Amino acid sequence: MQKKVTHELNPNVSVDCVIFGFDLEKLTVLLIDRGQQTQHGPRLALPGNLIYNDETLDQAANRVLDELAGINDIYLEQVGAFGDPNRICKDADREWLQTIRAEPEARVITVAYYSLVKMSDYSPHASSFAKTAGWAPVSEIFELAFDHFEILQAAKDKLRQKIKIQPIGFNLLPEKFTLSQLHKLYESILDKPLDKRNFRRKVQKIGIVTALKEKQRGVPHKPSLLYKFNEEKYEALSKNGYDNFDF
Amino acid sequence: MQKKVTHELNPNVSVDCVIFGFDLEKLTVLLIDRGQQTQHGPRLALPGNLIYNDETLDQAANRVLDELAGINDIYLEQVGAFGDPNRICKDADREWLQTIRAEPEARVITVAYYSLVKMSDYSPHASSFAKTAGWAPVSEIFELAFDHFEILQAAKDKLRQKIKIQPIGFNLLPEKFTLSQLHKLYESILDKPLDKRNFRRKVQKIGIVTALKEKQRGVPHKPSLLYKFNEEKYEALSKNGYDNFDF
DNA sequence: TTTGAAAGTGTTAAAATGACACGAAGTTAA
DNA sequence: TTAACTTCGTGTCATTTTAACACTTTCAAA
Repeated sequence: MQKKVTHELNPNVSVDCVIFGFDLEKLTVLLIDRGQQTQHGPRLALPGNLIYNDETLDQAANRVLDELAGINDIYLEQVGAFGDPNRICKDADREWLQTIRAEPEARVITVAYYSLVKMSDYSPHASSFAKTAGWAPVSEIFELAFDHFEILQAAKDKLRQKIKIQPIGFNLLPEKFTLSQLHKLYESILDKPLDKRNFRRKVQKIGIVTALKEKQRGVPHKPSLLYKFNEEKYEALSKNGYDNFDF
Repeated sequence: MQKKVTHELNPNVSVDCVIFGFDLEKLTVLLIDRGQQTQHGPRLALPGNLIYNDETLDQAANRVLDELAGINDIYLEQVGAFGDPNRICKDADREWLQTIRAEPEARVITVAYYSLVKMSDYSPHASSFAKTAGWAPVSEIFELAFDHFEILQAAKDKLRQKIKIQPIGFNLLPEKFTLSQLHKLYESILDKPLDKRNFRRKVQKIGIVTALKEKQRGVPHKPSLLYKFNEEKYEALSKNGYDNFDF
């Protein structure tokens, strides 16, 4: 007898995605505006959806990203599962719930992911982008629908941990970037000021960036040298177990 | 209308627990022997069960620990969700599945936890202990039922990460312990040798242990001083954001 | 040509790390 | 009682890492 895991929505399990971007000044997240659907509670929410029974959780998360904004092949990491029985039990949520799932009375646990995208590739003006979605600075978010604020916090914590160990921050930057931009990126993720000279010294000593023969253009001050991520160097380092990216 | 999240098993979500212990020599895990129920595949599995619709995931994990061995008030941390559609689809598993759940054809995702227990409190000889469960050294486990080996690996990784940041290892030791035991604990979790003198120096400098006025007894060699975990000191450190427990 | 704004650069003191070996204190067996 | 065995417990030094700190340069815009 064949197991009947078919292409149907599973009413009990969803995925939610914390999509981080970096506008070259501060860390941002992609949020859905549920304004049209609900009068109650916070309008902003994380993008997410129920999973299908024949896809893995990672696939479900990738699907959500793809459906929302055509985002593919992106850095994706699981945050964890969130399953308070009351996480979406408020009456206020019911109307919204009905817009995305068949059984609004079901108990739903969600598996949260965070992803890192080059924001320039997915600006709200891009055609692929859902009209109801937009970037918001992480530091200016104080509430979200359901338990999504809690999920956002957990995602930030995970990201902060991870970036001390792996140089995943480059997923948030364009191919060419300045050391100041990298510096600000680390400051906004670690949420603390870092000494400019010490930061630059360590980045360059590790050798994780390569200087290009090209300068920033169009800035009203001394233009910075541009750099790119040195992937080969990173491969070599991680092969040797190097894991100190704590600036 | 009240949401009907009732006290029923949810057929789509389970929790599995990686229960770590330390026998004062090496790291161990508590495993279930499914020998009686299945002829196919590995006999050993992690303890786990479906969740009830009216309990949180944390509560479900605690319930599993309690039902299995009367384990309460224990260090518990989520590892993550595992949801490959085929993770328990093998025919070989079906008979076993029927012993723990109503719908063997359902697609089940599982939320994994790891917990740290003082092994002496939960020896296989304790009456509360399930007859089919037992401790196995982590280093000697190479396969488990379902995707449980993968879960075990993930739990080990999480534990290794975490112990570099928080001194959670004391949850695995008796109240009174020797520095050698602590040393071996860190070596088995980090899976690498640590220099004895450097390890002791750092532990004592941090001030995370307090020397007792009592020595080890009944050992056929020079007895060691006993120590206890200095909880107050740790509170003070973590209040100041100290998080370097990387030996 | 002056002003404004960010880029880019080096030193030093303090702390942390990593490598390394031997005498002391107990038990057990001869 | 003595010898043998096992683990306990300890300090130094060279190297590396960290943290703190300020001024000149370069470009665009006014």
